[in-house]
Amino acid sequence: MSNKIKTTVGSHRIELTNLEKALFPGISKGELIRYYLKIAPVMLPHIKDRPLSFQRFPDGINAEGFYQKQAPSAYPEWIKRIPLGVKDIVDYASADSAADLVYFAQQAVIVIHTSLARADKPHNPDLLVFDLDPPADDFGMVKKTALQMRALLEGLDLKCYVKLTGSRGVHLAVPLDRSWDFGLVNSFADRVAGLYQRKHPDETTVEISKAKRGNRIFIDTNRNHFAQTAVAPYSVRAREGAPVAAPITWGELSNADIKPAQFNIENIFDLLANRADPWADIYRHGLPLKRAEGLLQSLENSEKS
DNA sequence: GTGTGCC
DNA sequence: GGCACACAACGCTGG
DNA sequence: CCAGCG
Ligand SMILES: [Mn+2]
Ligand SMILES: [Mn+2]
Repeated sequence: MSNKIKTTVGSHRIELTNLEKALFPGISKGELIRYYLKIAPVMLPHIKDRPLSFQRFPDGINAEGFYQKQAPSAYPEWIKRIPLGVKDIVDYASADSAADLVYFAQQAVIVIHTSLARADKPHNPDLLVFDLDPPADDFGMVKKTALQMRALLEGLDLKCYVKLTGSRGVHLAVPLDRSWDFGLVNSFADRVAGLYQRKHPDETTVEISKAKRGNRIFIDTNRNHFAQTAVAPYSVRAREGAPVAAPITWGELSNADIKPAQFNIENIFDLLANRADPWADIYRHGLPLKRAEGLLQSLENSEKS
């Protein structure tokens, strides 16, 4: 009656239950599991070797969900754990095969978050992320800010990649060589965001307090810390229609019709059929921030005149 | 969603 | 077997 | 310390 089946993914047997249960209006748990199985080859390079955190919704996105950081003791031994923590040690789950993703989806994991650092050097991020959050559903303002932030970052001789978050905004990602720790990377990010914000005070803010943001884009640099996380590329979001966080090209962002929740567990495969993952090479382009910091200093100095 | 303790 | 129940986050920021 | 935030 409870609709159990066993399946094999790679070398692992996994029991799947309640495949017909709706986790989103009109979208079943079976469809979620199928998505993670199918996206695995493209997604795994982005989450491999990173501590993962999850948002789980066993009774669907319109019921109560919860966050999970500590990997449950009941996980099979083939799911690797990454022990990390600021105060107490948490054994984070990790994923290096499609079987891991299928197992997580069976547990009603809908959203996957990752650290911006890999497990072998957990205090030194290989990505710097600027999270651009619009006050309402004004994506036009987000696009403009993203393009100008990219120009600023490229002016500092850095690379900048973009993904739609699948909810309301975008993430800009700057690949790093891991020579700086989170403390240094975060203060660099704060200075870049601050410089941009002072140039565009009516369109953007760096205020955490929602009350102080007004009708402006929040440039959020607070993901760039040890044990903080950002939604993973190709993660599903817990929203109607099962949208996904989608890496896109800068050309695609400029498209007049683009929307932040444009891609979902079905149509993301049409996009990937027509072109490769735009982030496929991101980790080959990690750069140091040392020289960028010098260039940033010059820009800050020339503000004063 | 899953492991446990208990009738 | 089947039911009730517990349990599944945390670190940073500004005031 | 606490409330707010993601
Ligand atoms: Mn955001
Ligand atoms: Mn900071």
